[in-house]
Amino acid sequence: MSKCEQCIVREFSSLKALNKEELLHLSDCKESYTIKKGEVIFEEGDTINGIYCIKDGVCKMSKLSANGKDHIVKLISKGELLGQRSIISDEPVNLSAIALEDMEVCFIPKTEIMGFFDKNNQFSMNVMKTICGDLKEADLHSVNMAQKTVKERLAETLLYLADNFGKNEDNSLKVQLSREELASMIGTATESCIRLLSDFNKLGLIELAGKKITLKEIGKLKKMAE
Amino acid sequence: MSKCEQCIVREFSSLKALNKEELLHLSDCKESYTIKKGEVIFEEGDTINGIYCIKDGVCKMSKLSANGKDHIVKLISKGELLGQRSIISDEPVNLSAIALEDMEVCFIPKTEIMGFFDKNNQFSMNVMKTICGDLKEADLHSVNMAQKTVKERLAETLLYLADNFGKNEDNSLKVQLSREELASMIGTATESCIRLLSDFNKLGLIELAGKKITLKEIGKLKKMAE
DNA sequence: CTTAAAATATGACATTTGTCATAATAATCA
DNA sequence: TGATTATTATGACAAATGTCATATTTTAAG
Repeated sequence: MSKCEQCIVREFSSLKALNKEELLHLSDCKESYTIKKGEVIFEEGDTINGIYCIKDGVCKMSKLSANGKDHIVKLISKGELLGQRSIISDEPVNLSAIALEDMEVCFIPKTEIMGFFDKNNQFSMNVMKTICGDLKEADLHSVNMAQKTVKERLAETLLYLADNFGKNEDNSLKVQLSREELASMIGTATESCIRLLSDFNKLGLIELAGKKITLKEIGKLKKMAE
Repeated sequence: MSKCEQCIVREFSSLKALNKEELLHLSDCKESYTIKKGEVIFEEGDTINGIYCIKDGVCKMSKLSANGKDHIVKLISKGELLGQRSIISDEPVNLSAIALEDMEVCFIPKTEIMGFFDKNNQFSMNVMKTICGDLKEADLHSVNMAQKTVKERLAETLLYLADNFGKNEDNSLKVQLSREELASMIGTATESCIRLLSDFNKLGLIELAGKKITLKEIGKLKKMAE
């Protein structure tokens, strides 16, 4: 079992506030998992008894809408914690987490986290700040969903993917989403998404090669996303 | 200046965790304001140096979208705290707050709040739970915005107004929004909103009398909102 | 490698929604 | 009160988006 003290991603999360003693204790009670692409970490409605620290890989956080379609609310990657909201609210999770690529995650039991809340004020403040950041993002997101056209949302989402999840050596987007997944991020029909991608391609804004998407005209895409 | 110790709305917010001593101190440093309908409490981008405790009245929380339209993200009423996110993140507010009716609010300075965070763990947990609740709501809201039709969103919003802000003696909705404001809550053009209200009216789902809206068929509206 | 299945792509068309024009009604103010 | 302005309402049309059908391409399986 690896030691939390030497874990680099810890430095990018609220866990950076923990001291040596707390880290040693954490190493003892955490559990490491490997999760294969497509596997479910937890599902909307599940009661989880701790939080997940993402060591590597990307997963999608989605919610089943009333009409039966899955909607991807956001993507989560290395260094972030999953399930904090559920633990704090003492409620089932409201989003499903599904791996988009092979992942490495650590599970930290609820009791451990609650102990940190009790004794480590800086940790509490870090978590609070993270959740406040999420809230700000979420509000912005719903305004965008409500006010922007599908075309604008697609442009915006492509830029979001490039900015937050990087590019391969050939400059194509690192996170590979199916057209259906991309459509469910921007909230539209798969066909509409495909059609707009084709348009962007013909306009030279992006380049399509199978599942690979390469952004060619960042500036124009930004203007298009408004 | 009224005493926080005897304030009833305090019991409905995170402030319920405060002890006698803290309440006395709070009474000394808080400031009470009366805000007239239409007045701005704070505006997107403002730096506020404390939080507002809503003693009475309702305000809208809105955000200017890229296309220049205001979007109402949510309504806030008696018993809720405004500006927590901004204080915790140490950032300007990301939403504007504008009174929909005459309001009574108390302003609590940031230093005071930060002191509570330091010394009163239950208060911190209360705030955290509130923000987690907001986050859950916000995620659900963006899924609804992305996946539901305008008609569904209108039905849903009418029910939300009835459930959360009550009815007058004549059974009409207590919060009176203009058609434009209602449209900006559901994310559509004012004309589309008016048209759909007319349709609902003709179908007998609601009754329109000037600005007053009365829900007649709650069950059918629920089914319509999905 | 071949075949079956899944994902992507495109056309045709219906539906939803936005926009602009204009009318009707309500609210405000001198 | 009467005049002015803002709000609500409705029609006509355009644009955006969804749906269904079907073709093409890619991927997976044997």
